[in-house]
Amino acid sequence: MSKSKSDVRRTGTRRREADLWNSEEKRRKEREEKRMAVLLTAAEMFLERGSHRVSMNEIAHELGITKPSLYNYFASKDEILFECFRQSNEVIVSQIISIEKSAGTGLERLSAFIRAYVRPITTVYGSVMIRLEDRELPDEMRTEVREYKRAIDARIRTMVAQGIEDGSIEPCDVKLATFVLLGALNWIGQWYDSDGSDSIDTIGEEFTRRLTAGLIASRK
Amino acid sequence: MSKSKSDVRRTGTRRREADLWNSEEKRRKEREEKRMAVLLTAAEMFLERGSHRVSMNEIAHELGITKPSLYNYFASKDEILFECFRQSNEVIVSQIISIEKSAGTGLERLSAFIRAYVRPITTVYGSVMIRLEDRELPDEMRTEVREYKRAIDARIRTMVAQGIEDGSIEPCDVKLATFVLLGALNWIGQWYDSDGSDSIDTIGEEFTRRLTAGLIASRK
DNA sequence: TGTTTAGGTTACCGTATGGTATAAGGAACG
DNA sequence: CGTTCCTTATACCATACGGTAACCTAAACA
Repeated sequence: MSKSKSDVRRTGTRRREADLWNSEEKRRKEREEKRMAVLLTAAEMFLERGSHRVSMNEIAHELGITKPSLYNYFASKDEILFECFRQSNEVIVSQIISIEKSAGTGLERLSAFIRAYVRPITTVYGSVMIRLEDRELPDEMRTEVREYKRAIDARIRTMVAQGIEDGSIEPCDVKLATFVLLGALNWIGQWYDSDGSDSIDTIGEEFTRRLTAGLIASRK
Repeated sequence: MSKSKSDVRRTGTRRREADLWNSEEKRRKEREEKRMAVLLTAAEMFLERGSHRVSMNEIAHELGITKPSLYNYFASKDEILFECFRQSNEVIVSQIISIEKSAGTGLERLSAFIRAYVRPITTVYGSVMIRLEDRELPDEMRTEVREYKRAIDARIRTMVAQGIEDGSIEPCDVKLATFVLLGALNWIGQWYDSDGSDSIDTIGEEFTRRLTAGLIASRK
């Protein structure tokens, strides 16, 4: 709607084209910034208290606005939550992709993954996928989120399988081995906040050691 | 209240003492059975949909009664949920205790624990502690549940520490090693339902292998 | 200056929920 | 048969929440 309108104006008053466009661009940008501020605030509150315990009023209050204003940026609370999951997926998947592109044996890449995965998990958006319940979402959105999770799982399984193929990882049940990995890693999200004595990197190192030890192929 | 009343009766009509007591005993027992039926039904529904998504009306309906009847057995929804956690704690702790009492090195007992822990996790009550959110509970109850969790964690840490002491487990960060263990195990609760191709025992074996491999002390 | 428009506010609605007041039903006892 | 509990159901309440309708403001444009 706003797009067609701007098109009409641009052709109507060509002289003002640049200003108009700048103005619109600026508006669009500000709007997007506000939208992201809403999203980040909501994500933090959702993580802290669980999404259904956070009301739209409270999100708005935290941002210094009122509830109906939120509906300028998101159509519903569900949409906010879903967007949190999408951001989370993006963070995690991009992390995985960067590992996938790296060289090395399957085991090496898996180690790199474990070491790196610790970081997004302790991030606001990164932890959403792990700590928030997709059950809060309406069916369609929930299905999509579960698809994100399934895809992540598949990527890790592939990594393990490739390690077995290239001989760096001991033959084992790929599915269960992946569950062990992702379980231990994802569980970090359950305790990390409440415990400050270990640095993220320390955790990454220790987890890498513990979780890969059982996978190293024994050279006969 | 009902206790003092029964006392009065017993002294008042001594002849009827046995019958009265039998009658009261029977009542008490039936009441307890019903209470437990409520609890089990609620637990199953909570696990399936998340506790806050299950209304008292729905629990009652599932049991073929009406909402106010529930309040004969539990003072509040919170109390039902809390009781679920208590049952869960009992199941898990009793499992741990039986392992603690067994002989063997620390590593052997830890292996036994992993193998055994898989089972309660896939049980209704056993999975409550892992899958339901204690955030749903009012502060006091929540504090107690968190204490349960802390105690379980401490027991496993002790097991690991003893293994290091007796030389069966490689020296490592006890806290983080325990997190790896419990993380991988607890995560089972997140995927077990939706996947039926592996038997519980298969999972137990594979997890034991994967999770202990990194802990075996290298004999120098 | 008048007009449009996005983004904000106030006030409100419908609904669902946990929980309760009250009374009816029914078994156990005298 | 009357009385006393215990259990259950009907009807209800207060509250909180997601969402909306209607209006207002201020800036951008002509």
